[in-house]
Amino acid sequence: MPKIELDKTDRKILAILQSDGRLTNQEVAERVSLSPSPCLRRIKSLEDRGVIRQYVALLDPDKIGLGLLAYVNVRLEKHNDVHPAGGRSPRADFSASVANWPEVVACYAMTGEMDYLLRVHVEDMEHFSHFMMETLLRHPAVMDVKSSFALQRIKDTTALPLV
Amino acid sequence: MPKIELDKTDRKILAILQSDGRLTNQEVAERVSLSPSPCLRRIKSLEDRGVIRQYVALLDPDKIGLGLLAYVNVRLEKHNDVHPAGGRSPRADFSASVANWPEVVACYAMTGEMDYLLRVHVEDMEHFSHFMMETLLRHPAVMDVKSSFALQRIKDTTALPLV
DNA sequence: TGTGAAAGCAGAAATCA
DNA sequence: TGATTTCTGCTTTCACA
Repeated sequence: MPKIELDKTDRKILAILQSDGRLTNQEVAERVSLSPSPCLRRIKSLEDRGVIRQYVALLDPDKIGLGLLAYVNVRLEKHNDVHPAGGRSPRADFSASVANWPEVVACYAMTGEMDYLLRVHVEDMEHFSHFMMETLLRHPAVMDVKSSFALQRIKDTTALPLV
Repeated sequence: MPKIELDKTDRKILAILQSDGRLTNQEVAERVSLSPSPCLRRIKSLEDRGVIRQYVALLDPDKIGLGLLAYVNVRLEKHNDVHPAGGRSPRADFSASVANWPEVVACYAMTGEMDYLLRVHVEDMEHFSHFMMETLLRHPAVMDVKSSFALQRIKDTTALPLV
Protein backbone atom coordinates (compact mmCIF):
# COMPACT_ATOMS: atom_id res chain seq x y z
CA MET A 1 0.00 0.00 0.00
CA PRO A 2 2.21 2.79 -1.27
CA LYS A 3 2.13 6.49 -0.77
CA ILE A 4 -0.39 8.41 -2.82
CA GLU A 5 0.62 11.58 -4.59
CA LEU A 6 -1.14 14.63 -3.25
CA ASP A 7 -0.92 18.17 -4.55
CA LYS A 8 -1.03 21.30 -2.45
CA THR A 9 -4.82 21.58 -2.65
CA ASP A 10 -5.31 17.99 -1.52
CA ARG A 11 -3.07 18.59 1.46
CA LYS A 12 -4.98 21.76 2.35
CA ILE A 13 -8.24 19.86 2.21
CA LEU A 14 -6.85 17.08 4.41
CA ALA A 15 -5.52 19.56 6.95
CA ILE A 16 -8.92 21.23 7.13
CA LEU A 17 -10.88 17.99 7.52
CA GLN A 18 -8.43 16.66 10.08
CA SER A 19 -9.31 19.55 12.33
CA ASP A 20 -13.01 19.75 11.50
CA GLY A 21 -14.56 16.72 9.89
CA ARG A 22 -18.04 18.21 9.73
CA LEU A 23 -17.35 21.23 7.60
CA THR A 24 -19.68 21.44 4.65
CA ASN A 25 -18.14 20.95 1.26
CA GLN A 26 -19.02 24.54 0.54
CA GLU A 27 -16.93 25.82 3.41
CA VAL A 28 -13.99 23.60 2.54
CA ALA A 29 -14.25 24.83 -1.04
CA GLU A 30 -14.11 28.45 0.07
CA ARG A 31 -11.07 27.87 2.26
CA VAL A 32 -9.11 26.25 -0.55
CA SER A 33 -10.34 28.80 -3.09
CA LEU A 34 -12.23 26.35 -5.22
CA SER A 35 -15.84 26.08 -6.23
CA PRO A 36 -17.92 23.41 -4.50
CA SER A 37 -17.99 20.84 -7.26
CA PRO A 38 -14.27 20.25 -7.92
CA CYS A 39 -13.69 20.40 -4.20
CA LEU A 40 -16.25 17.69 -3.59
CA ARG A 41 -14.69 15.63 -6.35
CA ARG A 42 -11.33 15.85 -4.62
CA ILE A 43 -12.77 14.90 -1.25
CA LYS A 44 -14.60 11.90 -2.71
CA SER A 45 -11.44 10.81 -4.44
CA LEU A 46 -9.47 11.07 -1.20
CA GLU A 47 -12.13 8.94 0.45
CA ASP A 48 -12.18 6.40 -2.38
CA ARG A 49 -8.41 6.01 -2.37
CA GLY A 50 -8.51 5.45 1.38
CA VAL A 51 -6.48 8.53 2.27
CA ILE A 52 -9.43 9.58 4.38
CA ARG A 53 -10.28 6.43 6.31
CA GLN A 54 -13.16 7.56 8.44
CA TYR A 55 -15.02 10.47 9.97
CA VAL A 56 -15.52 10.26 13.71
CA ALA A 57 -16.60 12.19 16.78
CA LEU A 58 -13.97 12.40 19.51
CA LEU A 59 -15.21 12.17 23.09
CA ASP A 60 -13.71 13.48 26.29
CA PRO A 61 -12.71 10.42 28.37
CA ASP A 62 -13.15 12.24 31.69
CA LYS A 63 -16.66 13.35 30.81
CA ILE A 64 -17.80 9.79 30.23
CA GLY A 65 -16.15 8.52 33.38
CA LEU A 66 -12.94 7.10 31.94
CA GLY A 67 -10.57 8.79 34.34
CA LEU A 68 -7.58 6.49 33.98
CA LEU A 69 -5.40 5.94 30.93
CA ALA A 70 -2.79 3.21 31.03
CA TYR A 71 -0.18 1.94 28.63
CA VAL A 72 0.53 -1.71 29.11
CA ASN A 73 3.51 -3.55 27.68
CA VAL A 74 2.81 -7.22 27.13
CA ARG A 75 5.17 -10.07 26.52
CA LEU A 76 3.76 -13.34 25.20
CA GLU A 77 4.95 -16.82 25.93
CA LYS A 78 7.66 -18.08 23.60
CA HIS A 79 5.93 -20.08 20.93
CA ASN A 80 7.56 -22.86 18.97
CA ASP A 81 7.61 -22.39 15.23
CA VAL A 82 5.34 -25.36 14.94
CA HIS A 83 2.34 -25.06 17.20
CA PRO A 84 -0.26 -27.70 17.97
CA ALA A 85 -2.33 -28.73 14.98
CA GLY A 86 -5.73 -27.05 15.11
CA GLY A 87 -4.56 -24.55 17.76
CA ARG A 88 -3.74 -20.98 16.90
CA SER A 89 -0.37 -19.45 17.66
CA PRO A 90 -0.23 -17.38 20.85
CA ARG A 91 0.12 -14.23 18.74
CA ALA A 92 -3.00 -14.90 16.69
CA ASP A 93 -4.81 -15.91 19.82
CA PHE A 94 -3.83 -12.73 21.62
CA SER A 95 -4.72 -10.50 18.66
CA ALA A 96 -8.16 -12.03 18.45
CA SER A 97 -8.76 -11.48 22.14
CA VAL A 98 -7.66 -7.87 22.05
CA ALA A 99 -10.35 -7.13 19.50
CA ASN A 100 -12.97 -8.12 22.07
CA TRP A 101 -11.67 -6.07 24.96
CA PRO A 102 -13.38 -2.69 24.74
CA GLU A 103 -11.11 -1.00 27.28
CA VAL A 104 -8.16 -1.68 24.97
CA VAL A 105 -8.46 1.04 22.34
CA ALA A 106 -5.09 0.45 20.71
CA CYS A 107 -2.66 -2.44 20.37
CA TYR A 108 0.54 -2.58 18.40
CA ALA A 109 3.12 -5.31 17.95
CA MET A 110 6.38 -3.58 18.78
CA THR A 111 10.12 -3.99 18.52
CA GLY A 112 12.05 -4.37 21.75
CA GLU A 113 11.86 -6.75 24.66
CA MET A 114 8.10 -6.52 25.06
CA ASP A 115 5.92 -7.83 22.26
CA TYR A 116 2.87 -5.57 22.40
CA LEU A 117 1.91 -2.11 23.55
CA LEU A 118 -1.68 -1.58 24.66
CA ARG A 119 -3.54 1.65 25.31
CA VAL A 120 -6.20 1.06 27.94
CA HIS A 121 -9.01 3.38 29.05
CA VAL A 122 -10.71 2.54 32.33
CA GLU A 123 -12.72 4.32 35.01
CA ASP A 124 -10.23 4.10 37.84
CA MET A 125 -7.51 1.98 39.40
CA GLU A 126 -10.03 -0.48 40.72
CA HIS A 127 -11.30 -1.18 37.23
CA PHE A 128 -7.80 -1.37 35.89
CA SER A 129 -6.91 -3.88 38.52
CA HIS A 130 -10.00 -5.88 37.65
CA PHE A 131 -9.12 -5.83 33.94
CA MET A 132 -5.62 -7.05 34.71
CA MET A 133 -6.58 -9.82 37.09
CA GLU A 134 -9.66 -11.10 35.37
CA THR A 135 -8.82 -10.57 31.73
CA LEU A 136 -5.29 -9.76 30.65
CA LEU A 137 -3.32 -11.91 33.06
CA ARG A 138 -5.76 -14.77 32.62
CA HIS A 139 -5.02 -14.94 28.93
CA PRO A 140 -3.02 -18.12 28.26
CA ALA A 141 -0.64 -16.42 25.82
CA VAL A 142 0.37 -13.62 28.19
CA MET A 143 3.65 -14.15 30.01
CA ASP A 144 4.55 -10.78 31.45
CA VAL A 145 3.11 -7.24 31.62
CA LYS A 146 4.44 -3.83 32.61
CA SER A 147 1.99 -0.96 33.12
CA SER A 148 2.44 2.80 33.17
CA PHE A 149 -0.24 5.36 33.88
CA ALA A 150 -0.83 8.73 32.31
CA LEU A 151 -0.35 11.56 34.77
CA GLN A 152 -0.95 14.42 32.37
CA ARG A 153 -1.87 14.84 28.75
CA ILE A 154 0.59 17.18 27.11
CA LYS A 155 -0.66 16.61 23.58
CA ASP A 156 -2.93 14.13 21.83
CA THR A 157 -4.18 14.68 18.35
CA THR A 158 -5.53 12.49 15.57
CA ALA A 159 -4.21 14.96 13.01
CA LEU A 160 -1.21 13.53 11.19
CA PRO A 161 1.56 15.78 9.91
CA LEU A 162 1.17 16.37 6.18
CA VAL A 163 4.52 15.98 4.51
CA MET B 1 -14.03 17.90 35.45
CA PRO B 2 -16.42 15.25 36.69
CA LYS B 3 -18.34 12.56 34.92
CA ILE B 4 -21.51 13.66 33.19
CA GLU B 5 -24.65 11.59 33.56
CA LEU B 6 -25.80 10.06 30.30
CA ASP B 7 -28.94 8.08 29.68
CA LYS B 8 -29.24 5.15 27.33
CA THR B 9 -30.19 7.32 24.37
CA ASP B 10 -27.21 9.61 24.89
CA ARG B 11 -24.90 6.63 24.96
CA LYS B 12 -26.45 5.25 21.78
CA ILE B 13 -25.95 8.58 20.06
CA LEU B 14 -22.33 8.73 21.20
CA ALA B 15 -21.64 5.21 20.01
CA ILE B 16 -23.07 6.05 16.61
CA LEU B 17 -21.15 9.28 16.19
CA GLN B 18 -17.93 7.68 17.39
CA SER B 19 -18.09 5.31 14.45
CA ASP B 20 -19.46 7.75 11.89
CA GLY B 21 -19.15 11.42 12.67
CA ARG B 22 -20.78 12.56 9.45
CA LEU B 23 -24.13 10.86 9.80
CA THR B 24 -26.98 13.26 9.25
CA ASN B 25 -29.03 14.13 12.26
CA GLN B 26 -31.93 12.41 10.57
CA GLU B 27 -30.09 9.10 10.35
CA VAL B 28 -28.95 9.30 13.95
CA ALA B 29 -32.50 10.10 14.96
CA GLU B 30 -33.80 7.04 13.13
CA ARG B 31 -31.26 4.71 14.70
CA VAL B 32 -32.13 5.85 18.21
CA SER B 33 -35.85 5.88 17.43
CA LEU B 34 -36.31 9.58 17.95
CA SER B 35 -37.54 12.33 15.71
CA PRO B 36 -34.91 14.68 14.29
CA SER B 37 -35.50 17.64 16.51
CA PRO B 38 -35.05 16.12 19.99
CA CYS B 39 -32.14 14.13 18.64
CA LEU B 40 -30.47 17.30 17.46
CA ARG B 41 -31.09 18.89 20.83
CA ARG B 42 -29.34 15.99 22.54
CA ILE B 43 -26.38 16.14 20.19
CA LYS B 44 -26.00 19.89 20.69
CA SER B 45 -26.15 19.42 24.41
CA LEU B 46 -23.46 16.74 24.29
CA GLU B 47 -21.31 19.13 22.28
CA ASP B 48 -21.97 22.04 24.62
CA ARG B 49 -21.11 20.01 27.71
CA GLY B 50 -17.86 18.92 26.07
CA VAL B 51 -18.71 15.23 25.96
CA ILE B 52 -18.21 15.45 22.21
CA ARG B 53 -14.93 17.33 21.91
CA GLN B 54 -14.47 17.46 18.17
CA TYR B 55 -15.37 15.96 14.82
CA VAL B 56 -12.43 14.91 12.69
CA ALA B 57 -11.40 13.01 9.58
CA LEU B 58 -8.96 10.16 10.21
CA LEU B 59 -6.26 9.65 7.59
CA ASP B 60 -4.31 6.54 6.65
CA PRO B 61 -0.69 7.18 7.66
CA ASP B 62 0.71 4.87 4.97
CA LYS B 63 -1.24 6.58 2.21
CA ILE B 64 0.29 9.94 3.04
CA GLY B 65 3.78 8.56 3.29
CA LEU B 66 4.05 8.12 7.06
CA GLY B 67 5.29 4.56 7.02
CA LEU B 68 6.92 4.46 10.44
CA LEU B 69 5.26 4.73 13.83
CA ALA B 70 7.46 4.97 16.90
CA TYR B 71 6.80 5.19 20.61
CA VAL B 72 9.54 7.06 22.41
CA ASN B 73 10.06 7.07 26.14
CA VAL B 74 11.76 10.22 27.33
CA ARG B 75 13.45 10.99 30.62
CA LEU B 76 14.17 14.59 31.46
CA GLU B 77 17.09 15.96 33.42
CA LYS B 78 16.53 16.11 37.14
CA HIS B 79 15.46 19.62 37.90
CA ASN B 80 16.05 21.32 41.19
CA ASP B 81 12.95 22.55 42.91
CA VAL B 82 14.21 26.08 42.42
CA HIS B 83 15.17 26.71 38.84
CA PRO B 84 16.99 29.75 37.44
CA ALA B 85 15.01 32.96 37.74
CA GLY B 86 13.33 33.83 34.44
CA GLY B 87 13.97 30.32 33.12
CA ARG B 88 11.22 27.74 32.78
CA SER B 89 11.41 24.35 34.38
CA PRO B 90 12.62 21.53 32.13
CA ARG B 91 9.13 20.05 32.18
CA ALA B 92 7.42 23.25 31.04
CA ASP B 93 10.15 23.78 28.50
CA PHE B 94 9.75 20.28 27.11
CA SER B 95 5.95 20.48 26.97
CA ALA B 96 6.12 23.72 25.05
CA SER B 97 8.54 22.21 22.54
CA VAL B 98 6.44 19.09 21.98
CA ALA B 99 3.55 21.28 20.87
CA ASN B 100 5.70 22.52 17.99
CA TRP B 101 6.89 19.16 16.75
CA PRO B 102 4.36 17.98 14.17
CA GLU B 103 5.70 14.42 14.01
CA VAL B 104 4.81 14.02 17.69
CA VAL B 105 1.07 13.41 17.66
CA ALA B 106 0.76 12.43 21.32
CA CYS B 107 2.68 13.05 24.50
CA TYR B 108 1.79 11.97 28.02
CA ALA B 109 3.57 12.43 31.31
CA MET B 110 3.70 8.93 32.74
CA THR B 111 4.37 7.02 35.92
CA GLY B 112 7.46 4.81 35.97
CA GLU B 113 11.12 5.36 35.35
CA MET B 114 10.65 7.35 32.17
CA ASP B 115 8.92 10.72 32.38
CA TYR B 116 7.12 10.97 29.04
CA LEU B 117 5.71 8.75 26.36
CA LEU B 118 5.63 10.12 22.81
CA ARG B 119 3.85 8.79 19.76
CA VAL B 120 5.79 9.77 16.66
CA HIS B 121 4.75 9.44 12.99
CA VAL B 122 7.52 9.73 10.41
CA GLU B 123 8.15 8.67 6.82
CA ASP B 124 10.91 6.16 7.46
CA MET B 125 13.87 5.31 9.65
CA GLU B 126 15.97 8.00 8.06
CA HIS B 127 13.48 10.66 9.04
CA PHE B 128 13.16 9.19 12.49
CA SER B 129 16.89 9.29 12.91
CA HIS B 130 16.88 12.90 11.76
CA PHE B 131 14.14 13.81 14.21
CA MET B 132 16.08 12.20 17.05
CA MET B 133 19.46 13.74 16.25
CA GLU B 134 18.37 17.18 15.22
CA THR B 135 15.37 17.75 17.43
CA LEU B 136 14.65 15.48 20.36
CA LEU B 137 18.18 14.78 21.57
CA ARG B 138 19.15 18.39 21.07
CA HIS B 139 16.54 19.53 23.50
CA PRO B 140 18.29 20.76 26.65
CA ALA B 141 15.77 19.14 28.99
CA VAL B 142 16.06 15.65 27.50
CA MET B 143 18.35 13.29 29.34
CA ASP B 144 17.55 9.86 28.00
CA VAL B 145 15.31 8.25 25.38
CA LYS B 146 14.21 4.72 24.55
CA SER B 147 12.44 4.03 21.26
CA SER B 148 10.25 1.19 20.06
CA PHE B 149 8.79 0.79 16.62
CA ALA B 150 5.41 -0.50 15.57
CA LEU B 151 5.66 -3.72 13.59
CA GLN B 152 1.96 -4.33 13.14
CA ARG B 153 -1.24 -2.59 14.05
CA ILE B 154 -3.53 -5.03 15.80
CA LYS B 155 -6.11 -2.44 16.81
CA ASP B 156 -6.35 1.33 16.93
CA THR B 157 -9.60 3.12 17.43
CA THR B 158 -10.65 6.55 18.63
CA ALA B 159 -13.92 5.09 19.90
CA LEU B 160 -13.94 4.98 23.69
CA PRO B 161 -15.84 2.26 25.54
CA LEU B 162 -19.15 3.59 26.83
CA VAL B 163 -19.63 2.52 30.38
C1' DT C 1 -38.75 16.13 26.88
C1' DG C 2 -40.88 14.83 22.24
C1' DT C 3 -43.70 16.36 17.85
C1' DG C 4 -44.70 18.59 13.44
C1' DA C 5 -44.31 22.17 9.90
C1' DA C 6 -41.84 25.81 7.19
C1' DA C 7 -37.74 28.30 5.34
C1' DG C 8 -33.04 28.27 4.14
C1' DC C 9 -29.10 25.66 2.29
C1' DA C 10 -26.10 22.05 1.12
C1' DG C 11 -25.17 18.03 -1.72
C1' DA C 12 -25.53 15.36 -6.11
C1' DA C 13 -25.25 15.03 -10.93
C1' DA C 14 -25.26 16.64 -15.52
C1' DT C 15 -23.26 19.98 -18.66
C1' DC C 16 -19.84 23.00 -20.40
C1' DA C 17 -15.12 25.16 -20.51
C1' DT D 1 -9.21 19.50 -13.89
C1' DG D 2 -12.54 23.68 -12.67
C1' DA D 3 -17.13 26.36 -13.09
C1' DT D 4 -22.34 26.55 -13.35
C1' DT D 5 -27.01 25.15 -12.81
C1' DT D 6 -30.95 22.56 -11.30
C1' DC D 7 -33.24 19.42 -8.29
C1' DT D 8 -33.77 17.05 -4.21
C1' DG D 9 -33.43 16.50 0.54
C1' DC D 10 -31.56 17.76 5.01
C1' DT D 11 -30.86 21.03 8.81
C1' DT D 12 -32.71 24.29 11.63
C1' DT D 13 -35.96 26.68 14.25
C1' DC D 14 -40.42 27.67 15.64
C1' DA D 15 -44.86 26.92 18.09
C1' DC D 16 -47.15 23.30 20.48
C1' DA D 17 -48.20 19.22 23.51
